[in-house]
Amino acid sequence: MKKARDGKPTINDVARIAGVSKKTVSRVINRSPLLNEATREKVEAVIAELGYVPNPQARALALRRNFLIGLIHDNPNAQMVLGVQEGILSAIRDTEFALVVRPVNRRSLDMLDDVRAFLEQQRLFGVMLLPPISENDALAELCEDLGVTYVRMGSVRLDEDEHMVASNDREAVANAVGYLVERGHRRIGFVAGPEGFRSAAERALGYRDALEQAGLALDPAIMAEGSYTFETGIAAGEKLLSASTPPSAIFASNDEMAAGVLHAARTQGLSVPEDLSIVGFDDTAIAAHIWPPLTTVRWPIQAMAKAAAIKLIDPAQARKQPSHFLSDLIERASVRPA
Amino acid sequence: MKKARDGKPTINDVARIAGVSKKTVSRVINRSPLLNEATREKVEAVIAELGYVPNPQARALALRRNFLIGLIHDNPNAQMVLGVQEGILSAIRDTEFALVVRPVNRRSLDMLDDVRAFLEQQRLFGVMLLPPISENDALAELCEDLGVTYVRMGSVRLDEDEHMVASNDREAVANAVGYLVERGHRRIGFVAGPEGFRSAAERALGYRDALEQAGLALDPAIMAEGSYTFETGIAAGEKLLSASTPPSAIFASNDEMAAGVLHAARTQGLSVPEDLSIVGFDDTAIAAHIWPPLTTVRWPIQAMAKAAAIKLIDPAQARKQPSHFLSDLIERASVRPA
DNA sequence: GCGATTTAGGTAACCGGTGTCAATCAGGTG
DNA sequence: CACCTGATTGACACCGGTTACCTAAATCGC
Repeated sequence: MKKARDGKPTINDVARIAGVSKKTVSRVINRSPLLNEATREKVEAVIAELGYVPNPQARALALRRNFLIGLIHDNPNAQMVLGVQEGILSAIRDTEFALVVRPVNRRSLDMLDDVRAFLEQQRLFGVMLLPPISENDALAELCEDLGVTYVRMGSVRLDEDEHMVASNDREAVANAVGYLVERGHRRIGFVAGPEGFRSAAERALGYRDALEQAGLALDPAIMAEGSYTFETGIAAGEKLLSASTPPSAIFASNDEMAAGVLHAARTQGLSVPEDLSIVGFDDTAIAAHIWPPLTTVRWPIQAMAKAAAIKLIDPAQARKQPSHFLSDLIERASVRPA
Repeated sequence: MKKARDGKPTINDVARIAGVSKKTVSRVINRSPLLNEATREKVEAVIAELGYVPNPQARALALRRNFLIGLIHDNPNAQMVLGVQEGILSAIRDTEFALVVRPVNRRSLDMLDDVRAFLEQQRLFGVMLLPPISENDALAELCEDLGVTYVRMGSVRLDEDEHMVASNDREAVANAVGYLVERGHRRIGFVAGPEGFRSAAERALGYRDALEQAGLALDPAIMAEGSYTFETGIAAGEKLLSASTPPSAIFASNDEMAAGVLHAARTQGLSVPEDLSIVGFDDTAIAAHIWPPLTTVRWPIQAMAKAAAIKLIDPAQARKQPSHFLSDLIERASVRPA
């Protein structure tokens, strides 16, 4: 009689033992204000005694909403994804929400159908979209259509504040390049990210801004494009360093390419930072673990992810969350005055 | 009359429109064999027309089990965690399962309570435990008690085959050190991982095995311990290289420490691999992106995670999944014959 | 040709919560 | 003392599926 069969205690067990209706137990769980203090205590005692925990599936069914938030990403950068996961977790800690992850393949043709099937099947409360797929407007529309609230992370304002959290890559790069200018560099090379990535475009704009600000001319001979990989970084480095007037400093649009540039410089007998200064972007593990440690731009991934998650789950707090975040320049040892 | 209010179509809508009972629709969804072909087709047509997808929460409630599998980890290595996530995803793709992640803090005193609360609240179908916390037997017991099936990943046999998937770190390290011996190295240093980590202990045993096999004596002067971080790798490298007879090769128990050793060597004016050969473990991104690229041991994380996930969700396939996996030595450029 | 099976499908209860609305009870009012 | 008001609480239907059980028609053996 103490409790049903084998399973966990249910609201019915609590109600029976406490001698109240299940609705009253429900009120206790949900902290309903119109409830006698004595009753509340009595029920809470039974809950504690039984170790009762409400069944989330039943709750989800009755409330017609669940407590799962999804993270959809297609990301080459493990550190970033994990940083986001931790940011989200810090927002949902001590709530009943849980985090469901769903890696997808950006290049796959049926990526959209894939995501649609996922959303329809799981009926998540909301989802977070990570770059680069967060830049895909069709995906955001899909969420809208399916009635799934979403928040996009990006390197620039992608959507209404309510649906977005962004770093300001353009400004961050402009600052980083400006930092090189301040140290006397006049010939600063640039390694761009792949075409089609919004972040790559923003970073390129930041580079232009800084040169313009410093009164320096753009020179295609010391600009190259890579695809955010170590190998393309090497190739870009080789190109830039073999220019007739090679640069004294190079800004690479991410750390992996910066590591590639470093590698290319070393291969050509140059030492860093004596002969060449290098600045990267992202502050991944690589940045701190290569030699010399890389001066780079760190964007506050965790804080952004946390803010995004709060926007998703807590309407009361949502408006108070910032939508824009500033990145910091992390000074290490790969830069020296010209 | 076509369908209820605003929401998605439900099984009732399908039943009404198809002119059958909801139970029959349920049979169609669950591919019940005792069912007339014509009826099945009729119902399937309505399902397709309405775009009906069963509500997972209702299903979970009725079935008394859900389709969420959890990944519990406390991991310093982003690449590994992400590799595991992808392995799991490849196993659950095209099933109705989804992946819930839950980072925890190993050092936190209430880690166990934290996990307990998580499991009780979410009522997951099963969980996967990643190293290093997978080595915690109390955690496995907790899962057992709570009736949550689990699978542990580890560097050695931790549990019954049913609950475990393991690499063989001891053998992998013995092979890697043997590889150095084959290349004529007779004085091989070792950087151990932190005490308390099973993987660290296994790797140390592999080192001993290899030396014994080669008839070489253990020399504490060229052995050090680190905590799997770059900085402790530097310290270990400094110690080993300042031995009265320094080693001609060093095996480090993970790539970060290997990168630290590399750094220490460089600081002392040694070149790698000319003056010192280095081998790491894990094959993280760092290994390929430092200079020289690091020869290291790669363990098949994704395959292991996939096998583990299948053990969790598919009892029919579970027995056929391997429980032990072999690691490969990835030859790069940080080793040269003595 | 008739009872015994088999087959196809329906009915009602239930999984464990929540919403709605009415019932009960105490105290205050005229 | 009858009536009204606000605070508590319970009864009951419902969320969208599934299980257990039952019925009716079709098939079968002899």
